[in-house]
Amino acid sequence: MIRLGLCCKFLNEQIRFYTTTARYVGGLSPEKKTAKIKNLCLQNAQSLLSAIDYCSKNNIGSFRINSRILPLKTHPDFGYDIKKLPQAKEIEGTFKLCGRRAKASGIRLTFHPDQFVLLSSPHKEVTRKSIQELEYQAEVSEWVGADVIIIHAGGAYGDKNAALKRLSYELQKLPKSVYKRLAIENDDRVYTPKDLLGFCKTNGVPFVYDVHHHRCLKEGLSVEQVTEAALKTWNREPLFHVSSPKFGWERARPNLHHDFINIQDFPECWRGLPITVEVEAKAKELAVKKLRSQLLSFRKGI
DNA sequence: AGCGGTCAAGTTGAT
DNA sequence: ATCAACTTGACCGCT
Repeated sequence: MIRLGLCCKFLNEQIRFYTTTARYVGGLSPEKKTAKIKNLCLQNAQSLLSAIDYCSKNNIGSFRINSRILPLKTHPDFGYDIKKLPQAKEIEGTFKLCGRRAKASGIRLTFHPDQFVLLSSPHKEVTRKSIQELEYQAEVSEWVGADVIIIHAGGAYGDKNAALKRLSYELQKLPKSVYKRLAIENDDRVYTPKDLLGFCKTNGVPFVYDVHHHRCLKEGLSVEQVTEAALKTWNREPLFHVSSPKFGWERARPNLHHDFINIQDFPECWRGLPITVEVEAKAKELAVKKLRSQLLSFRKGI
């Protein structure tokens, strides 16, 4: 059966991840600042453990970890080395416990850095900060055993080929801890599956197929064609994304995500494949549960 | 307890 | 020109 994944947070379940802002910690004394950040890191590590246990008990096969699991980790003014925080051993130890727990219960863990992380930018500073962010997420990945860090190809800057060339160049220079986890996903504005499938193959990076984005930004390839090609880019369990449009396909802004997945939007050709499908839906764990029950009962055309 | 203003970051396209 | 959207609205200070 397909492994369904929950993204970042819970709707009803009382498991929360906490963060803070640069502005706020900027107004604290050094002692209070360190204490605040240490507490958030420790709480988040414990919340991740709860999230893994919840997924394990509720037949949710994977969990995407929020990029702010260690708040402000790479901030230019307030970033920090986890090993230098008070209770560093306890924080790291809790994350490693998450890793053992996830492995024991077969829960796959993933990361999806946010929109500021790009390797195709012509601006050196953007690239430098992106790599720093990727290294941080890879560090946590090492502790918890996350095997995928998904990014988009970024902007086109008026010349897609030149942008992809920069991306390729940066990919080959990445530290191994990042490169071995990195995967690239099609987006809904710039890069289609067609743009990325060959690129991913050539560069030894798996392709994350987001079928919703593909339906928003079409290029002529069918869902079946892309699915087949995407599977071949993976050297481990392939990972895809699904979501449904908030206001329907015929209305404006189909890219906005619905609370739940409409079973009609779940590609028929994905059924029975040994893949992870991350469910990008606002109703979170409720949406994953509903999709699972519909996949078990629903047959198209009935 | 509830509410409103605010929050580090890049790029694009709709308005 | 401004702003919302993107994988995730959450946090803090004021009343």
